[in-house]
Amino acid sequence: MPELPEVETSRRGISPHIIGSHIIDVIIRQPQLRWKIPTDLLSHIQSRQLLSIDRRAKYLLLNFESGTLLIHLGMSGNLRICPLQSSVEKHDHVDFIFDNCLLRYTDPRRFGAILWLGLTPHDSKLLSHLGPEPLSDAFTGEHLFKLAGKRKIPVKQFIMDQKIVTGVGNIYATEALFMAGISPIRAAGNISTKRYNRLAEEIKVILTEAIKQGGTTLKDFVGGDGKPGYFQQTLHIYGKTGSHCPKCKVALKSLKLASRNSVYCPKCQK
DNA sequence: ACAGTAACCTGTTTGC
DNA sequence: TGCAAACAGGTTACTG
Repeated sequence: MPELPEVETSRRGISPHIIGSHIIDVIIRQPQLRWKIPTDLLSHIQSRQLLSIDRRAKYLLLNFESGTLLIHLGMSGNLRICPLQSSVEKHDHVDFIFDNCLLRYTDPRRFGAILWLGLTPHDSKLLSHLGPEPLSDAFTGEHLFKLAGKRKIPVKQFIMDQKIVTGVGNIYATEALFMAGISPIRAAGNISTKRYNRLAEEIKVILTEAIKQGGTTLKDFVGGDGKPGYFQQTLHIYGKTGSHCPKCKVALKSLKLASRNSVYCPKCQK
């Protein structure tokens, strides 16, 4: 499920229901996620007020008076608001119980994470090495060009590296490269500033549009308000290997990069 | 510094 | 139809 737009959609969906509320209890049914959920988590946030929810890259940062709780949705996680005493399904691993509702974390593959970062969250190893936010002014074609240097790594892997720019996952990397007309296997160090400007622009456009549409619904992703995302209807080539390129009608091809499927148009992307 | 791969999990799709 | 392999939105950690 979650690339940046899905995480942002979750943030916006859950925020109005729980910001300002206090944590009553935390129920951990399955502590074994990517890393074990700290056993003393409740002691950090019990009776504490949730002040705000930020997003950095694909991490959600729940800011309490006492410090920051990090939540990552991994490949298959989702967060949603439920009434108190909602019945529990398989993979509903954690409930954060507030005064009037609960925030439920569900994650079949358990690639996500729930960690306590305390009062200096940005010193955390997970956050301190991240590149710029793609929708910020710090993210530009110049930035990409500069970091690319002479690197030989395929550009698709380059823009999916969270140290280069955050929040661009397989779907949006595929789409942005298509829109910019750049082959996913072109060496990162072999792309002009001009083409990187175009790529940075396309990344911004696509992410902005995807957020506007509530994220991409794959499998059973729903935003924090339970509504599905509609961006999938807008995808141009992701998941469409073999069908006609929307620009030139040539059959779309795909290849593996770092064991991730990469769809591209052999004619439009050079 | 860089590039490539294995690893963490379960559910669904694909292929024989 | 049945079963096993392949594959899926992410990221770290390890290897050479």
